[in-house]
Amino acid sequence: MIRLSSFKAFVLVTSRYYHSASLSSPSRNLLHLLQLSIAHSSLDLTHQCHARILSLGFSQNPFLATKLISAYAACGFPTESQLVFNSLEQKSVYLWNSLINGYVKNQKYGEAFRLFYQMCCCGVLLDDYTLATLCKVCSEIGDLKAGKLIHGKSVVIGFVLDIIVANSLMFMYCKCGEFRECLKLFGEMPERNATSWNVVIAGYADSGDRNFTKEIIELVKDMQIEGFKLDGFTVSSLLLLCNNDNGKMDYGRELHGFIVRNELGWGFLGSDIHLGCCLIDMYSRNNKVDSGKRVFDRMKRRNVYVWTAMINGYVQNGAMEEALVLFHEMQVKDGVEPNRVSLLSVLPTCGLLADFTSGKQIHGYAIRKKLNHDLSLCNALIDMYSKCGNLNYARRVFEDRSFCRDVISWSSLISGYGLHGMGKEAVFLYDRMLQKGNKPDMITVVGALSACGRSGLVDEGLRIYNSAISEYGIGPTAEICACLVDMLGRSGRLEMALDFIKTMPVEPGPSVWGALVSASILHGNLEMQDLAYKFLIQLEPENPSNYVSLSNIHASCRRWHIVAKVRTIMKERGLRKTPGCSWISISSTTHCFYAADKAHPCSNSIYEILDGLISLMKGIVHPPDFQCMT
DNA sequence: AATCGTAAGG
Repeated sequence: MIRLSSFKAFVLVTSRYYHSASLSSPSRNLLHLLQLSIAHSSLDLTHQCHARILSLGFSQNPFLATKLISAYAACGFPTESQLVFNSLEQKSVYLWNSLINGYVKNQKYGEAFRLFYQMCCCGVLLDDYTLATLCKVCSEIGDLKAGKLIHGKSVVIGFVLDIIVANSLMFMYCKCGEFRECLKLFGEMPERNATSWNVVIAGYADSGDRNFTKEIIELVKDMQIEGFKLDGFTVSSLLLLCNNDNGKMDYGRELHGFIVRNELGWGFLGSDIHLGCCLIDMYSRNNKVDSGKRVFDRMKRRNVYVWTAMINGYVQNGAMEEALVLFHEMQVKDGVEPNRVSLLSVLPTCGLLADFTSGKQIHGYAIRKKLNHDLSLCNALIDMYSKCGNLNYARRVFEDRSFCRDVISWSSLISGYGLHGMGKEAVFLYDRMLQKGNKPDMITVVGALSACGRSGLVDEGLRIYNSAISEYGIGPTAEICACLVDMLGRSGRLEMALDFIKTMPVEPGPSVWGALVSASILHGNLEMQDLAYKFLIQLEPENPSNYVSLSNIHASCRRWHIVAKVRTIMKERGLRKTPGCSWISISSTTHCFYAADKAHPCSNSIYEILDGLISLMKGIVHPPDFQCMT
C-alpha cells in the first residue's frame, strides 16, 4: 500500500488538485479526495478535507458528510464519524448506513445494532445496504437468530433478490453452521456473481470434509461456465483441499502456478497477502516447509498473519530453532508485533527445546500485552514451563485466578509433575481436579497414569484407571492401556501386565508391546522380552527403533550372531534410524549431543565432568532395587 | 455526486 505522507496530502489539498478542481466544483473534488483518504486510510488527509468542508460551508452537504463518515471509520475513528453524523440536520439513509458500517468496520457490533434500532425508531426506511451490513454483523458474531430476522426482513421488503444481500445471507448461514440454508439460498438466486460462487465453495472447503471434493470441483467448473474467473478467494479455498494424504499435493503446486500466471497477487503477492498465507500453509501442511519459505521470502509485504503462518509451518515440521529465529526477526527486522496466535504458535518451541529463557521472555511479553488472562495462552505457558522442568513457574501460572481453568490446564500440570517424577503431586492434583467437579478426558488420564508409572504408584494408578472407565466413561484407549502396561511392567509385575494385555478391551498395539519390551529388559526377563518383541516386530516391521533396541540388547549379552542377523534384516529392508540426541539450551543457544558425540567445541571438558559424575554415582548409589518401588 | 457482501495464523 502506498502511504500518503502528510506533506503530499497537504500539497494535494491546498494546491494542484484543489485549485484546479475549485474552478469547476469544489465539493466533487473534495469527494474525490475523501475517496483517496479511504483508500489510503489517511487520517491526515481526512482531517484536511474536513477542515476544507467546514471552511467552505459544506458541512450540511449530504454527499460529503456520507464520505466523511466513511473516511473517519476507515482510519479507525468511528467516534469521529459519529460526531459528523450528529452535526447533520437531515439524516438520510445513506448517513445511517455509512455510520453503522463504520462501527462494523471497527468491530463495534453492539454499537451497530444500537444504531439500527435508533434508525428504525426514527422512522428511517432501511434498504439493501442496511440489510447487507447488519447481515455481516450477524456473521461476525455468529448470531443465527438475528441473522434469520434479517433474512425475514429481506424477504418482506423484497431485497432477498439483491445479489449482495443474498451473498451476505449465504455467508451468514455458513458462519452460523447452517450450510444447508446457504445452499438453499444459492439455488434460489435468480442471478449470481463471483462472490456467490466463492461463498459456497468456501463453505464446502471450510467444512474440512473430504467427501465434498467432488462437489467443489463441479462448482468451480460451473462457475467458469457461467463466465466467472477464479479469483484469490476461490484459490484460497482450493488450497485448503491440497493435501499429501489425499494425493492432492500436486494440485497445490499447480494452483501456485495459477496464482503467478494470472497475477492474482500482482507481481508476487505484493497485493494479496492472504494468498501468500494460504500458500505457505499449504506447503507446510505437506512437509514442504522449504517451498513455503521460498514463497515467504519472495513476498513483497508481510503482516503478522504471514509471519505466524511461517513460524507455525516450521513448528509443525519440527524445525524449532528456525521458528524461534523467525519469531525474533518478525519483530526486529519487520517491526511486526506478535499477537495472541503468534505467541501460541511459538511457545511449544520453548518447551521442546527446553528453552526456559525464551519461554520466560514470551511470558513477559504476554503480560505486557495483557494476553496473560487468555485460557489457551495460559495452558501453553503451563505446558512450556513444565517441559522446561520448572514446575514452580507452571504452578504459578496455573494458580493465577485471572483465567478460568479447563481440563487442558489441569492435564498440562498433571503431566508436568509426572514427567519430572513427582507422581504424588500429580495424583494429588488429579484427585483435586475431580473433587472440584471437573471431568477428566483421555489426555488427563494418560498424564495421571504415566505419572504413576514413573513414580511406582501402582495402586494409585489402578484406582485411577478403574474410576476413569467406570465413573467417567472414558473408553480405555490404546494409549491408556499402554500406560497401564508400562506402569505394571516398570514395577516388576510382568505377569500381571501380560494378563492385562490378554484381557485388554482394545487390540494391543505397538505402544503396548513396546512398554512390555522395556519392562522385560529392565527386569531381565528374557522369555517375556522375546515374546513382546515378536509381537512388536510383527506389528511394526518398518520401525527401525525396534530393530536397534533389539540388536542393542543382544549386543549387551554378547550374542553377536543375533546382532548381525538383526542388522542384516534392517539393511535388507532399507531401514535406517535417525539417531537420538539430547540437548540443553544455554543463553538461547541450543547445544545438541548424539551418542559418543565429540563435535562440541568444549567436548573435552564436558566429558571430564561427565566422567567425574559417573564415578561419583558409582561410588554412592547402589544398583536400583525395583521391587522396593512397588 | 453517497451507503452494502466473500478469506487467514494456535
